[in-house]
Amino acid sequence: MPTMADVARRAGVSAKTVSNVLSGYPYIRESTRERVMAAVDELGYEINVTARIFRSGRTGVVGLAVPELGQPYFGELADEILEAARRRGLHVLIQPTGFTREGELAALREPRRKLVDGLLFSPAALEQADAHLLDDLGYPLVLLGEQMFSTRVDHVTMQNVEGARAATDLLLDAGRRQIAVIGMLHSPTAGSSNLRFTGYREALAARGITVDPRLLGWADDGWHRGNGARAMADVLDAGVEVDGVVAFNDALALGAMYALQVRGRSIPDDVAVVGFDDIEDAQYSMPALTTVDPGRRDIAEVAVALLHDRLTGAAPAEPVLHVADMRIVERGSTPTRR
Amino acid sequence: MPTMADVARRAGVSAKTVSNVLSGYPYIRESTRERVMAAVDELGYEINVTARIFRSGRTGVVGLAVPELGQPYFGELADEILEAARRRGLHVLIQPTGFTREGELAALREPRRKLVDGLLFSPAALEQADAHLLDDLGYPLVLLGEQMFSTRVDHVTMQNVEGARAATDLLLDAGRRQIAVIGMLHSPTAGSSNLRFTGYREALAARGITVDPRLLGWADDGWHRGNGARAMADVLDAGVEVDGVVAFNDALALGAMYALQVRGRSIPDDVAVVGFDDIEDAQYSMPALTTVDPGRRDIAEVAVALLHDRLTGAAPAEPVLHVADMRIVERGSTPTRR
DNA sequence: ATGAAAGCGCTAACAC
DNA sequence: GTGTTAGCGCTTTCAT
Repeated sequence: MPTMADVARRAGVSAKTVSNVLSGYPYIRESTRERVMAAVDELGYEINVTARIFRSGRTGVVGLAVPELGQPYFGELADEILEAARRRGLHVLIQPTGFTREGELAALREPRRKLVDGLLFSPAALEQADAHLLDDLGYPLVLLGEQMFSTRVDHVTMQNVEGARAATDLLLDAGRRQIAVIGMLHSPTAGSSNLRFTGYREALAARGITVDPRLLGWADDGWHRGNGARAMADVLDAGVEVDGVVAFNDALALGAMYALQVRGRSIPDDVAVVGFDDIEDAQYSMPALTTVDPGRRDIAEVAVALLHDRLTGAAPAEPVLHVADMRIVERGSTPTRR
Repeated sequence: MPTMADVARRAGVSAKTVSNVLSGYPYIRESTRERVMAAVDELGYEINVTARIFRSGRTGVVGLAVPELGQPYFGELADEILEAARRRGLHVLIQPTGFTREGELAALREPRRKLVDGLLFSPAALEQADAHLLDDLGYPLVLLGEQMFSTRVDHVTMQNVEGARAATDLLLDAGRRQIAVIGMLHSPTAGSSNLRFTGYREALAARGITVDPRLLGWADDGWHRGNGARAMADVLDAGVEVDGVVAFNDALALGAMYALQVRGRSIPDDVAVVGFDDIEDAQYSMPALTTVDPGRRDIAEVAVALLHDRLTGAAPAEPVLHVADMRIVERGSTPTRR
């Protein structure tokens, strides 16, 4: 394998000049650049990225710590993030944390070993009480989601309360009053579940309706379809009438629709359903799912841009908090509005 | 940041001994190991992975080139591969190729730059005619899927023909004779589409049935749900009776079910549907989808093990071809067998 | 079972 | 605009 010194010899220049050419250093005579590139081609030279990384201390790789890619929200988010990174010449090392504390702590340690320059971190197991773990990490970190907050790190998140309130309002506007919630968690974390429940509660309160505990569907084992179906079945089994459902993500909503239809409920006539996330599947369910688009593409783009700016020193001194705009996407699972 | 020399000084040993301890070299006196580990803890030392990589020439990172993670099959496959790699102490750099030739060629070039030690490659745009591109790459490559074949590289794949034949037989056994196919491609590649069509054709031929071209649903724009719905609608619009559907993946099948139900067909009574892949969604559709489980977990495990063995020199000299076993998972979209 | 010396291939810092 | 020098922090090689 030829090295930079071989290229330099062949081109009749120094290794540093070859390095300059290959790094895009601008002040180089055109004739020199051409000579160097010709030598590169003739030798079939490919730069040894590991030597460059070692010497420069920058890998050009950022970590992405998410619970799991099989969940459509994270799979689609990962695609958006990989694309945003690619456009900036960054590679991404994905570390699925499996919803575990150890997995997330391991992801936080990784950049210290210098394999990645910074981290995009979507916590699911760590809690608000662990926020101090994000201080003085020694590398740039961008927090995603709403599991924890810190005034000391960059954070990109979504309008959880507003989204859930808008979803609930949509059902209330359609005259629904027995609105179940799917996706409650017993654990007292500051995560999406609590925020989305707050939106639900606020929407009801604004119309003077109190929360009926029999309408709360619990999904402590994860926001998968199966748990959505189970939680919906639990609510129906409790014997309470239901004419609307706010699910805390689309997978839960699709599972809930399944449970409703198995029990002979018609959607949206008997029960109207709203999800959260706008995953691709939401377009093709039967009926298609009305849902909250949390602005996923914007989240990916802003998060990567922010991390990139931190790495290049282009970001502001103060930590940035970016909240993407949500919007409701109306489809067949809710009645058409007049 | 402390270096290995700092740890060595503190522990009263040489840098090499520290290196030996941290690399798991077995022949080290227990007392020495303890002294070294104590020094590591006291200094809060973390090894500089980039220096290790640079010197050793091995990154411990393998590339995974797949079309996109948003497609559930690839998202779930990626999770399985990441887990199999994690168990072996390997990191994975995912490179979505976006179904493009350039994306796939870029992925093939990446290991030459030494950022990854080897590559797991699931081609979608390259074709059989490009197989020579896989020769003499200078790094270990494991091919996934059936887009291209080569006798010169390791290959892990699935029983495409057998799976599609079994899916078709299941419908034939149920008395269905007007069986549509969803997922035909016009491009003459050696991919899954052609193999699965072969299985379909063989199953029909075994019963003396010829293929009716009006029953072929084309999905050249990708195997997404929307295209499955569109292809199914095209077949129905052609005015031919349909009592069964073999879809070449689950997303197409779910889209086809949507189109069938929109047009008032009952599943499985009017039309029975079988998919391919056994993605998680297949369990929660309405009705739940009968599908071919291609052995995805086995594919991930074997592919990573094979690449790992190549990197450590433990693999056999000859290229390995591993074909995972398929099995049919019967659910509500096909009639119950007596 | 441990140590000493060498050097991987590149870029930072500075010289000219 | 380009060259010189030095050295990043580890592992390899070889010695003991």
